[in-house]
Amino acid sequence: MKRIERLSVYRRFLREIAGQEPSSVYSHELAEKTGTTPAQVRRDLMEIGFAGHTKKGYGISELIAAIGDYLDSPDGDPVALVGLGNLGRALLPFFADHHPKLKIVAAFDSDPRKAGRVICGCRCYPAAELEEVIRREKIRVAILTVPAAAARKAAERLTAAGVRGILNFAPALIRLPKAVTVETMDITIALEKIAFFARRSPDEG
Amino acid sequence: MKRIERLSVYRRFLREIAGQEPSSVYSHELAEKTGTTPAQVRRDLMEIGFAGHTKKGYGISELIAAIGDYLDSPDGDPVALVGLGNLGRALLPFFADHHPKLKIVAAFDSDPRKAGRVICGCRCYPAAELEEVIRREKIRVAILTVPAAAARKAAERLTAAGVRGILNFAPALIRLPKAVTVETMDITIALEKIAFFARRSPDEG
DNA sequence: GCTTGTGAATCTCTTCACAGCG
DNA sequence: CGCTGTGAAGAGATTCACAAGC
Repeated sequence: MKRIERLSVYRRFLREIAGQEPSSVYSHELAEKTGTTPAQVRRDLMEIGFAGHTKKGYGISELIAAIGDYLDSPDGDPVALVGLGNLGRALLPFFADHHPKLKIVAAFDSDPRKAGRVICGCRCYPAAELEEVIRREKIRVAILTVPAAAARKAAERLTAAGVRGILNFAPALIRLPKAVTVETMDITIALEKIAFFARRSPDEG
Repeated sequence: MKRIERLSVYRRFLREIAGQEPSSVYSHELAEKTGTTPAQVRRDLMEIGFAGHTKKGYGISELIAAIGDYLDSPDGDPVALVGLGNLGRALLPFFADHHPKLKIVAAFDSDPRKAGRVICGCRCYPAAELEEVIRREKIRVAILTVPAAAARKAAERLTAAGVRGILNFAPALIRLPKAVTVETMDITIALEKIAFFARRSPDEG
């Protein structure tokens, strides 16, 4: 659901301005800074049961906490990264520092020479140990950056080992039981779409 | 619009099976292989004005051509890559070989030591030459892989130089005239969303 | 005047269901 | 039959618009 994404975006902005004065924001400010509309902001916050104050808006620190209660697992979620090619290695630093709740705790690659290394604080394992490590670390979220031909099987192994959400970068259709959330980020398709709209766009506008 | 993405997906699958027998597919086969429904496939093809044959389905090579006519620029689109950090460098090989119509022809980075190099067949320029190269090469599509703090300004410079579509990987809101298509692929937000749904998913399903 | 909260209207996208055809 | 093409219905998401409160 798109609401979940917007809540993440709201929170990112709120964290930037937390601690400053004033200590609250209006729906129109939040909308302006996150690329949506005031009505949408109010509807989203209503939906998660967060109430503002007439005339004062929404308390910033309270709202950050409320979005956290709604979105986050209390103890954070350990994440697996499967596939240490160019893209996989590029993604590691994204989560090495930044994210308080999502931490990549294990990486896997079919190339056994990568096993045992530690990249950006993340331990690398051979693909054969995938199920064992996923179970041991109770990992339920995975990022898939293997080649398209290997994506389906990797996704099935992850699911069998207990993973319930997969962020897939491989240009491949992954069909899993609907209890597993799969989101595919297909760079080629996104670029084709953008090129399509760019082409029908006026030269000056 | 989502239809554009689905057309890309259809085409990718059709190319895989092109040249094999039979030379046509049914809407239910195409739907099955691309993760949608037969009615959706028929609606999408209707929308681009492609007609099938009752009982025989849709001619594969004709459909590939029709989708190409609809989606692609006849001569292909030159693409710029802005930001040669980990992610930017990881994306170059994606388009170096594969794509017949989208080719990264120029890369930019604020680090002048990267200028002049050629990575994956793509020439690197200093950031200062951005406008000049974009105009010279008539680039209208760009991939943005700079840090979040630099994203907005880079996007504005690209737009001023003639770019009309941006695939943005920076976790930043980019606001541009609506004639410019911006698609943000925000990995952190995608992962937060997946973790959210994974958490409410049953352990066995 | 300014806000928020929200029912109702609207817009967009998807699916149904069936006529028409081979 | 089993298929496509499509009007009509349905489902979801967004926006409108206004009551209520400061």
